[in-house]
Amino acid sequence: MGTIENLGNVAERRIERRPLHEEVIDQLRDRIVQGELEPGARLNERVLCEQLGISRTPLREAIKMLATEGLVELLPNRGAIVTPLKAANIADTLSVMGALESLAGELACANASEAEVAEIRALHFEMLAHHARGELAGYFRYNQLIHLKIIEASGNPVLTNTYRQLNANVRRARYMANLSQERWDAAVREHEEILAALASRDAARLKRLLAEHLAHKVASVMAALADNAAAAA
Amino acid sequence: MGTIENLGNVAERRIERRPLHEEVIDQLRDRIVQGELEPGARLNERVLCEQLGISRTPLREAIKMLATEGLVELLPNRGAIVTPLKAANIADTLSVMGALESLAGELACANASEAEVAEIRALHFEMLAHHARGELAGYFRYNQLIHLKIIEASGNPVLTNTYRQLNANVRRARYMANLSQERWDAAVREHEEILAALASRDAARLKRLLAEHLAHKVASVMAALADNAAAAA
DNA sequence: GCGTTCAGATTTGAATGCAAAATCAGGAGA
DNA sequence: TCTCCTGATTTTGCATTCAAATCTGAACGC
Repeated sequence: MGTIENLGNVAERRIERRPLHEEVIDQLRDRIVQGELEPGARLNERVLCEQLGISRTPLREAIKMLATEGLVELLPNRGAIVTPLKAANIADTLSVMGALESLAGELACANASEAEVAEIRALHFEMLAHHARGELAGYFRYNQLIHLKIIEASGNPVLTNTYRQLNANVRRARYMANLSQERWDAAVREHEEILAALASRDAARLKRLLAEHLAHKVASVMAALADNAAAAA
Repeated sequence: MGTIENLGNVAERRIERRPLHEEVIDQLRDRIVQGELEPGARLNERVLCEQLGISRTPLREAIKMLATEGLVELLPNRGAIVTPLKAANIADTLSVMGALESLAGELACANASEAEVAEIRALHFEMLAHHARGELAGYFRYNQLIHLKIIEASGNPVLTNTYRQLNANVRRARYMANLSQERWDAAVREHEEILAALASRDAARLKRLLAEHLAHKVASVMAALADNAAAAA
């Protein structure tokens, strides 16, 4: 007796029993990326412990991990704060992401399965739907998903992880973008071309398109950040 | 009273008082990169605590941070191991590093100060000295420094950090490289060209040279890993 | 002989406790 | 009123403790 029952229990536990620090890191990362925890905000251990219903040990582990991801900054003996958004840092990050996207484009043309291309096309149409309705949030979500899918289609997990990490940092600034209708329309057209290049496996063209697309994004974000700084002053 | 004395103490403490988890993470990272802690090796908390003379709390924090850096793997309820070296993973990492080096080359041509170029040249000569004496370890050290300096000369801190992190993972495999005299000589010649391109601020050429240099490195490492796998079997 | 099972030892996960540092509040003095 | 000091309070850093899971290995049944 007990063998089958035990197997059942093991399966259950697999699902329910996740390390606490993982749960916490996901929670905090979400809150930071969503902007609920604002850039520069202090992370008070006691408060967060109460909110999350855990002790300080796993919380502190999660904070340390977020620090190496770059989402929070550790101030020795003074706790941690959400990494402030600096225009220069965003620009630098986007620049690196551009290099990664270029590489991903090349690799994706060589390695992407037809199913992956089809999925990216599907996401593209979802994005078009949101664009047509003028739903910015939904548009952003699918835009993100498409870029991530292209990165994944490279078949290089290191590339994917690196990109993801950088992306988390940049996503916090997205609400600043406040893009104009013209820029929005242009971005959609660029995506059309990107999809076409990928579908036809034109690596050189895809690489160029991704680089240009990102350059426009950088310009847009930089302009928004400049406005923002001006408004704040 | 005490004002001046306190200022003195503060200054002293600044130097001596470094968070323990930082000390620990540096120690462990070194040991892992040096190969003292071998790929796949288990990290026993009790043992490491005794060796480092600390309690488990800062050790566990350091391990978590190394996990997000990718140097160790966390096995829930079963501790942590040094991330095993997989040929595919090394290849993927080098591929990403190549993209970063290309970008860094372009940026460095635009942004590097003359002092930085001079420093890279100086490091280059140091490297030549080690090459001339056939000192592999010294050669590797300066080789690394040169590449890092070029990355730094890009003036993009995000790029530098990302590269550093990936590099730590790859450095563990360097002792496998076991490069031939021919490849060694070729690498030195390539470095001559790289330096020349940087000094003349020829971004396109530098980018191409760095890409080629890295492609050769990938080939060399892959060959070594294949040999190694064959020897192990 | 071989696989199972189960108690004891180890090891990890998380909570709690304690000391040092930083922050805050209030008051003395210029 | 402002500045500087001082002591209380809070907060962080690290150690210790407790609980739960894993590992070990020997007895047991097949």
